[in-house]
Amino acid sequence: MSAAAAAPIRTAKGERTAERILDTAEALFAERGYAGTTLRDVASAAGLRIPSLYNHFAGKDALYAAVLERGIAPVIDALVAPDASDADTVQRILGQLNRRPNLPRLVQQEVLRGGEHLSPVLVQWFKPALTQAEETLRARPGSRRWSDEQIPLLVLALYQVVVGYFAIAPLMKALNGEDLLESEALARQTRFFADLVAALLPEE
Amino acid sequence: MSAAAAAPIRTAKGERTAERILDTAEALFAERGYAGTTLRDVASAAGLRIPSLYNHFAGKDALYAAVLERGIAPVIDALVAPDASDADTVQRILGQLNRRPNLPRLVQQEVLRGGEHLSPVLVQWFKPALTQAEETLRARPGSRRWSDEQIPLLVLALYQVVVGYFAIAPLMKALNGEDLLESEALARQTRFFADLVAALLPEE
DNA sequence: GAAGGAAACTAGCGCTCGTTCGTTTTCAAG
DNA sequence: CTTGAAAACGAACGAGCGCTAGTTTCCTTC
Repeated sequence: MSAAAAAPIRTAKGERTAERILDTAEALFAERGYAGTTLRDVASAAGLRIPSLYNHFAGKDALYAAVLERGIAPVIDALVAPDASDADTVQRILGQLNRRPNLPRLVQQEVLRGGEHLSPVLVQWFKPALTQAEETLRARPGSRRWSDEQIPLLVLALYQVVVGYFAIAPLMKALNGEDLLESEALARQTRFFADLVAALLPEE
Repeated sequence: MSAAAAAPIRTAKGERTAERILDTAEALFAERGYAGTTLRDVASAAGLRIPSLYNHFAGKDALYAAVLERGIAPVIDALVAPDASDADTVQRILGQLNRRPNLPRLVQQEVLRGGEHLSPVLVQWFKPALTQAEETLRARPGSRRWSDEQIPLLVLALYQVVVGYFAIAPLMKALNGEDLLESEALARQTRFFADLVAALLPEE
């Protein structure tokens, strides 16, 4: 997409408000889920009235799909980048999640819903990502520590550690006052994750 | 509570239907969240009409609180059992989650909501549980592998692995057809978790 | 078996949801 | 400055929500 041949240089006003709507909707959907988020809340947080939303999105479903699409697409791009090393890929994904801290919560909301009413974009993304992660892990020399049937469980565990950290951040802030999304805390978690992988899959 | 001095021996009809309502509500709340679950759905799944629910619970909020209370209480009991060894505690908690596979999804729904509208029973439970887990980990000799500031992150990571496995089970079933909650798969995950802890915190 | 209370039901209330119609305002191009 | 389309708006619709009053049915205990 993005066929911007001889396109207008300055982004139009409509595009900017659409982006603002997506930002506020992303935060609200991530915190309250699809059913718990009302279009009145989205409009109010975006500084608009409800009918104005319909100038940019066909309805609640379309808005939700657009939020998911905009958030997930860069992660897919980072995952399928052909020339990247494993460490680069992990670093790039962590960077993306850092830039959009609401995305993991959004994905977790979808995961919890399980089979029913699942967004197609997520289904198409999730399975190949797990498969690729499995292959990457098997290629590491340290994977011999684990049996064949344990590798998928290891992938799942690492996924949970990465995504779960962002998902639980708001709760920890409410409980401890500690902000896990601060740059220092994020750097600490990145270091910890590297140590974790090193402990589970030693290079030698 | 439960002042059952000279109480009726056989459980009354009302108690049995209350239990049935709790079961169906637990499943629906876990899958669709609080806002996404309607009392009409709960009543229909329980084989009742809506007004009958109010003979057992004061309203939607009270029903949700009762579901959470019934599910979390045994886990708390397992956590604060005074004479249990660490391995016993882990085993008992995994057994509880096995018996109530919907509970982790329910807790995750609460976690995702973060600070706002958080159930008090969860807040009171979560913080001491994390603190105790931290102490337990520090007592293990293998914890010297990790720095002081990494221990809380390790606790969080292990929590995510345990709870996340149950939370993602419905999605995996929808994607692969593989049922992670089967007894064989659960035994595999239990073994894997033990290996994981052993790799992260070696005994020697 | 009679009686009384618990439990399930029918009908419907007030309210908020997502959505739409018709109008007014804003903005960028000629 | 004019102009026409894009964008924001006020008002309101039908549907579905949680919840309740009043009535009927069921079960338990003498």
